Amino acid sequence: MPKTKRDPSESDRTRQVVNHIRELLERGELRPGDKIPPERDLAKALKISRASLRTGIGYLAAMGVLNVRHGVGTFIHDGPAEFSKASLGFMSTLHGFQSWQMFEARRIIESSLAAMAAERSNDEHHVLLAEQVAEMFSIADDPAEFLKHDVQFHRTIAQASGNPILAALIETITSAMYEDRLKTVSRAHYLRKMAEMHRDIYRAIRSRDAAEAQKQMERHLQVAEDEQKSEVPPQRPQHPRSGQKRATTSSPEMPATHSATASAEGAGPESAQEANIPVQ
Amino acid sequence: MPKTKRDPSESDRTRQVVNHIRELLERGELRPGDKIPPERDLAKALKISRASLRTGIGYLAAMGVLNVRHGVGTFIHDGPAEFSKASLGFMSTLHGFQSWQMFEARRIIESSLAAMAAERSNDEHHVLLAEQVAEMFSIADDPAEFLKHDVQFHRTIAQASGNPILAALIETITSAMYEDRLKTVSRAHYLRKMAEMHRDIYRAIRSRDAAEAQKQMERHLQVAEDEQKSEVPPQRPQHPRSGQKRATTSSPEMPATHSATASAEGAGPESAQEANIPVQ
DNA sequence: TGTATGCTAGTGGTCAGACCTTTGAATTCC
DNA sequence: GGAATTCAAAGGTCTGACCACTAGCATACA
Repeated sequence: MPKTKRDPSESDRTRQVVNHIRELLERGELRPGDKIPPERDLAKALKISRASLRTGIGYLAAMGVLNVRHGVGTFIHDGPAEFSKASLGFMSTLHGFQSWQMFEARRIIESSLAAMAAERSNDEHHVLLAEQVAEMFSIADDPAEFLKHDVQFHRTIAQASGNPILAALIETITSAMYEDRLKTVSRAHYLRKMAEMHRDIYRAIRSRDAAEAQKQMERHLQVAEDEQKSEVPPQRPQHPRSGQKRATTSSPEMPATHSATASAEGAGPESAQEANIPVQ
Repeated sequence: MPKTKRDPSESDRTRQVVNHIRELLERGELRPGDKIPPERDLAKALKISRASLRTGIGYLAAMGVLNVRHGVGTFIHDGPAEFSKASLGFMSTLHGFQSWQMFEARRIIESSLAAMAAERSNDEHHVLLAEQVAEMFSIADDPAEFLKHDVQFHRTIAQASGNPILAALIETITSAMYEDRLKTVSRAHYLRKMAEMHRDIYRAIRSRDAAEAQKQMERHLQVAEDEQKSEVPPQRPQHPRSGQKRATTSSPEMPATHSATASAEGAGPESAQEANIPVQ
């Protein structure tokens, strides 16, 4: 498997910390949810300054391996595998990702996931999926609550697919889309339709019809995309970022079903304040 | 698009730095390849200590946004979008990813990419692809060199697909597999066969036959997988990570090409609490 | 008795400033 | 001209003090 290439951004001390944690992880002495020693202790044990240790911890936290809680401690990340949430956001502003591209990526990966789930899922998965579908039908008035089950439904399929890597990728993408989805999931008739589509997907998986599961999932996501586009059409245009270096200037318009819709991603609520630093 | 959820691992100062950089990026004042001000200057400008600034920089570097070079400076990452190389490696040890799963993920995504490339590529892409194929045929004795063109070929397809997100995902996966591939690409007859398959893929894309491109790509990756498995059969045993949370530890072997092993992980409550681990 | 309040130990967050190491390029010497 | 030297810039590390947040415990109050 991937034997972690040495990333240049890891300096000696940082790498020392990273390797230390990885070893403990590989040796099974540290598992998801576990707490690592206090910074002061660990720094002393590794014979490095607390500052350096913190650099390493920060690195691991950025990658989603560690979970730091002020006043409490630092823990090994526990939960579904996924890349750092912020990373996709940054890649987005850095490379000009667009909304339709996220939907497309999701459609492609998740429809495959559904097909795989149809072949590899077990009864336990079926039960979980059925439960989520049932919940979706019963809750037709609380968008936020509905979305929660929606997410869980898709997450279950990802898990049932037996491929945690693809599951992690889709988890990353969907979590990045979460906020926008919250705004979208609203109208009652829409929720009803969504519930029905999920049910259809569930049925296909349950009956181990991979092709059908894939098809239904694709249809479902296409509808979801169309719905969202119709609800949240206005988007702040992307930076032209006039490419000078063989820029990846993808054509702004794409074929049929997808119409480009640059994403906003405004500086959220809190966001920025002070400082206009003249970056040379 | 992704409204960067507030990541708990970002403390105030760190977030301040991150936001600052993001703003400059969004405002177009910073672009890939650009150098950011020296730490001492930037720290003063942001009115924070250099230590805190470094935390933020480390965070961004871990996410692959910044590229820090000792004695030179810190730059905005330049090059194909991808997630931090190390991240996949960590997720691997953290969630027990397996080799066949990486191949499977690659097969699924990249075959779709090929299909998309067939529909969206332009002449420029075709030229690049043709060049790489030609190089592959001419270089039949230098595995390392061959692999370089191989990588470039696939990267071009990813770019031609018009979906940078999927391109980034595949970039992440392939870079994680790079080392193992270096060991594999060796036998001359194998290189020859590879070159031919790449040529077939190219032809399909060139003739805009999406279905064929997808099929050829899938076949190509399947062959590559089989080849590698036959050469590097010994797999480092995975941690049993005895699932206590309804881990669906199915039998390690599965139908034909895939063997499913459901991942543990439960969306459920945190469960496992503290427990000070004696991390040596 | 039960709840509210306040204190405190533990742990991460920030700061300041000195010193070390690596780079890259200008300078000097042969 | 080319090689060795010098030097300034910029990142890397260290120390140790102090701040801030959490959770749990003890005390006070109703």
